Formats: sequence, structure tokens, C-alpha cells
Amino acid sequence: MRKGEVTRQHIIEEAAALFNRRGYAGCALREIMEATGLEKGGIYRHFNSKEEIAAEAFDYAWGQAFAVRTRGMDEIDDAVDKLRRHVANFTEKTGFPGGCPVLNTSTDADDGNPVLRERVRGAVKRWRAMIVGIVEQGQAAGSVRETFDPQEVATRIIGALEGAVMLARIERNQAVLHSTHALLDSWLLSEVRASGKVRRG
Amino acid sequence: MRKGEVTRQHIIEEAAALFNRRGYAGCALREIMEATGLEKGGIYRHFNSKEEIAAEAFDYAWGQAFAVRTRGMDEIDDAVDKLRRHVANFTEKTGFPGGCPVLNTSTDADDGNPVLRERVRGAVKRWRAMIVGIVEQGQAAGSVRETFDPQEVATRIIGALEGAVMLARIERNQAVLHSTHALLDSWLLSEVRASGKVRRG
DNA sequence: TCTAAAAGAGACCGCACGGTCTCATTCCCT
DNA sequence: AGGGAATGAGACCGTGCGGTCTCTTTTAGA
Repeated sequence: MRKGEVTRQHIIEEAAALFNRRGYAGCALREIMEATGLEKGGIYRHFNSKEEIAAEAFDYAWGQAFAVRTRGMDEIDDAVDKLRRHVANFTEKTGFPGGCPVLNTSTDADDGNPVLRERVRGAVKRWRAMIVGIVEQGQAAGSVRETFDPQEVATRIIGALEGAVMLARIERNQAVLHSTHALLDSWLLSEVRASGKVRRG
Repeated sequence: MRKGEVTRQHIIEEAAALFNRRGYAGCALREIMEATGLEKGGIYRHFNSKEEIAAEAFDYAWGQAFAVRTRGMDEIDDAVDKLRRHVANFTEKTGFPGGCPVLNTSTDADDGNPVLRERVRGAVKRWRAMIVGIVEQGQAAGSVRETFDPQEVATRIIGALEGAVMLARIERNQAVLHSTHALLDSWLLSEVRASGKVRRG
């Protein structure tokens, strides 16, 4: 890796934390300069615009957060337990400094920032697809109830998790996350799990 | 009402819509000037700073949204039906242009904007207190299960609603709101409602 | 109708913003 | 070691930002 590539990645990482905390409009290039120790020339050497930095910063932040939230899932076969792990990771571990990138960027993306909008949408689409996939596998394997629409399970989980993150931040109270963890866990075990069914696979 | 008071209120209302859509940092005074047809002198005649406008704009926006979301609840005696009305209002009606003021402002409030932070927190506190109060009344009246912690019911409802709003916006799909409405409604009827209990009151 | 106060227009301020481009320094390959 | 390319510093640009303050216009009450 060349010196420039190292610097480029360093800019992305520093900018990611700043954009996640302050939002796109609220974070000036000057702050990224300070955080990286570079002057403008050094930053514009690698990126054409602030928007380009923000886009790559979001991708990085979301990648980091998603990795934390999906850790250990692959080692679990059972669909319900896999989802339970996901919920536990999300609520009990810090995904990325400054909170959830999807939540924070969703308002930035709202108005006049199509690049970020597509990025956030893509992230949610992949997240939803992951959950839907797991539910469908579970239904095929007989461990998830057939009565649940996989899309609605995904809506429930994503909505509840993002809502909890928002509440925890506003109220400055992590208990909301623990409480949501317990609620979703209980729901997955008692409602989503197919009880008494034979597990195939 | 004096002419000035009318103008002041007009500024607040126009600013509320703009701040809700663009966020604090993303909305310049020039935009408020354009929306109101006033010059700076006219705006600074009534407010000392942009922050003061934003604070009053948030109060106004939240007041409007909350009124929509609580409409008709007072005419309902049963606690579970009252909460169902709230959920229906929230998911099926537009609370305020540009989305939910609490969600939108929560990221603005995050970093370096203590005035807005306290405002948002206060709004959520009142919202939570309303739901907790209804649950407690329902438990006292025997129509809500005693096994539920009222705070957790509030967490569940607020979290799910705000998460759904966020998702609906990102995905540009109102179906998420309808789906969340159905999920919460079903939960309230089948889990929260005390079945077979005598209703007192 | 008159007049003082209220309300608002508009010119101005200093500073900050994102971006451009030339020059200086560093890197890295031969 | 040398030299060309890569990398980054720094000066500069035009524009926009929130805020200030004087002057003009409008309001509203006697």
C-alpha cells in the first residue's frame, strides 16, 4: 500500500466519525483537516468534493457497524438463534462512534443529497435482505413459523432497533437498548420460532 | 393580535417546515427569508438568533404533530383502544411536513446544540409520560395486563413508531407504516389487553 | 388625524465555507 | 543516488453565513 492510499483511508476513517456525529452540513472540511492533520491540498488530492468524502465515509462507517452487528452469526445454524445474535450484537455493542450511521445519515439524505440517499437506501436494502434470507431459510428448515411474512419480520427488527437507538440517544439511557433486546429476544423465541416442529438441516 | 405577533408566528411556521426538512445546519436564514418574504431586519426584530428560531420552530412542529397523533384519544375510555388510536393516528396520518420532528431533530440535537437537545428530550418525556399514564390507568381499571411494565410498553410503542418512520422515509415506502400499525395493533389486542378481566371504570 | 412605538428593509460586518491551483516536499522505483 | 511521479502545503477565490444597526415604513391607540 502506497503512502497516499494510507492517507486516503485515514481521511475516510476520521471523516466517518465526524460526519456521523455532526451530519453532512454540520461538519466542515476544516474539521476533517484538523482531525487528519492535513491541509486542503492533501485532502483534495484524493477526493473531488466534500460529497465524495461523505459518501465513502458512510460506506466505511456502515461497513464497520454492520460487521459488529453480524459478528458470530455465521457460526450459528438455527435461524432464530442467528437473529437473536444479531439483535444482541446491535443492542449490546457499539457499532460505530456517534451512533448508527443509517439513522444519522437518513436525515442528511432526506433533502438535496442524492448520493448519500442512495447509499443509505442500499445499506438498508442489504440489511433487510439479510434478515429476510435468514427467515426464509428458517421457514424452509422448519424452525421459523410459516405464518410470518419475512419482510414483516425484517421491518419489525430493523424498525425496533433503529427506534431504540434513537430513543437511547435522546434520553441518554442505555436501558432502552437492553429493554428492546429483551423484547425482541422474547418475541423471536416465543412467536417466531416454530415450536414443536422438526428441524430439518 | 398585533401585526408583529402575526408575523412572528408566520416566521415560526415557515421555519418549522424548513428546519424539519433540512436540519438546523442545512437550513440557512436566507431560506427562511424567502419563505416568509421578509428581510433580515424583520426576522431579527422578533428573534435574537437562528437558534432561538429553531427552538420555537421545533416546539411548534412537535405541537402540531402531537395534536394529530393524539386526536380522538380523549373520547375513548378503554386504555388499549386509546393506544390503538394513537398508533393508528401516528402511522396513517401526516403529523408534520418533512417527517417526524423528534426523529429529524434528534440528530441535530446530538452535537453542540443544547437548546434543541433539551427540547427534543422534553418532547419525548411528555410522549412517554402519556403512554405510561394510559397503561397505568388501564392496569388500574383491569383492562391492561399487570405483567407489563408501563415504561417498556412506552419504549416498545415509541421505538417501533419512530423506527418505522425512519424506514418509510429511507425506503420511500408507506407500507412500512401500515405494517407497523398492524403489528402494534395486533400486539395491543392480543398481548397487552387483559383478556377476560372485568373492566372497572 | 396625529404621533410614538412597533415593525421591517437594507446595507454592512467579519468570518467561514467548499473549492482551485501552483509550488514545495516526499516517495519510490530504477 | 537520482529523478520523476506522487503527495501534500498553502495562498487564494467567490460566495454564503449569522448577526448588527441605522433608517424607513407601518401600525395602533389616543
